[in-house]
Amino acid sequence: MTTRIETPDIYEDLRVRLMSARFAPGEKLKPAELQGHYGCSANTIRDVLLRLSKVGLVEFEMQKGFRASESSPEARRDITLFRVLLEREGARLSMHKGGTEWEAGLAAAHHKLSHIETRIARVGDPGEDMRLWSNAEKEFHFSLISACGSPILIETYSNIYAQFRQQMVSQERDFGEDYFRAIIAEHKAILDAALARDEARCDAAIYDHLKRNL
Amino acid sequence: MTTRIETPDIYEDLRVRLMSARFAPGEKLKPAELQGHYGCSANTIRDVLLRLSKVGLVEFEMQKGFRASESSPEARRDITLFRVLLEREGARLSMHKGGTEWEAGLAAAHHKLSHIETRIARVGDPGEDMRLWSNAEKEFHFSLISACGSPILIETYSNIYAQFRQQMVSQERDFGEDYFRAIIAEHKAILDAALARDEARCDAAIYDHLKRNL
DNA sequence: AATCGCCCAAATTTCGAAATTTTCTTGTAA
DNA sequence: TTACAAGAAAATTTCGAAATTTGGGCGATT
Repeated sequence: MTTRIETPDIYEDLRVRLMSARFAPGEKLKPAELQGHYGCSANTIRDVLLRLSKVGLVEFEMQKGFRASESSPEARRDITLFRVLLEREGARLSMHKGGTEWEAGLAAAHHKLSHIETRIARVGDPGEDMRLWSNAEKEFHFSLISACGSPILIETYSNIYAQFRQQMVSQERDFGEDYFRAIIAEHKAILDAALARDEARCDAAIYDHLKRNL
Repeated sequence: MTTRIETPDIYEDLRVRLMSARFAPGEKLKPAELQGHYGCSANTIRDVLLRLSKVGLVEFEMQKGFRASESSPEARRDITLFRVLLEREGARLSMHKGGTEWEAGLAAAHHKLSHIETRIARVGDPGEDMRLWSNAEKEFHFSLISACGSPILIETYSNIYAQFRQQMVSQERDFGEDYFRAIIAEHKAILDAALARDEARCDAAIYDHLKRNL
């Protein structure tokens, strides 16, 4: 028998699995089935899935249950463009309002990210560092918009970022040497533009970073 | 004893009550209490509240339950600015992609809205027409962004629009003659700019329409 | 062969109660 | 008086089962 698992852990586990493409896009998520893996009642799973639908990782329809979010070229394009909109606005506002602490935080986040990316680019394969990179990348982008002063923008960006990841991991792409070399340059470009408070350049850098997903 | 009420009706009723400031901002929403009004179990209420938290009308915290969204000058400002961002982008995209059907729909929505607003402005008091106006106003703004081609933008705007309403109804303001005269001109300005496909003018018109809430 | 209707199986929702956690109250000690 | 602790009350979460709804299969009718 599986040991009792805390509900927050169930939420976290399902969230990670959804963002790692461990469920096929559009796959049905039946509480009664998932119940077994976690040793809890089906209602607890239902509860967790309802909360995940708020983030957009799960689609819910009355009397139809839950499924992992659908994936399509159109959906990926839609999410990417929306992410560009939010990240540009968040960066723009941060450049206006952000002080030294913001700059320091952004520089620090980029330093960590850069360190990991360089190591991966050297080896040519993410491997073990994939999780580290994943966290660092997220930290960098959130740091960029962190001084925008708009809780709603940050929360919405947070949801969109999760959906973006969910859509992209299911996409097969070679995370080879070239990929990370390109990424490194793109993150650097965003950092430089942001610290220089150059809005137009920052807009362009954000777009350039994400345009491969369009 | 209260008669059995369908769950979708409970959702709808609570949604309307939340958007009509029938709950004080930050007020606790206890399933066990609301249960009585609807003649259903507390779990059904919990279910409905979880779904309303996705829209942002209700705040949920693990082990702490639900409450009506908080209201503050900062929150209203935040929501308003975010709404401006989304509506501008939606309108911009619609002006690019929208065809004759979009123009026709927008003109029609404005015509209906204008008709109601003129009547209210004549009398000087919304009264009975408040609900009609409410729907027509919503239709107009959604029509404006309807051709943007981004489901995510529309859904997010939908949530923000609901939150905006929720925040503003709790604000006391005189919906007098002057108010509606101003609103009429603002809606007209948005319509004209959109049909002229004048982005800068449309941006300005949207801002002017909402700036009183900043 | 195609369509409709009925019935069965599976899935979802709803329920009432038990278990857990939080919050409030009261009492005790510093 | 303040701070802390223990206990009681209230609220939230979880559970297992019953009730409802959906989806599919099968057979009859056109």
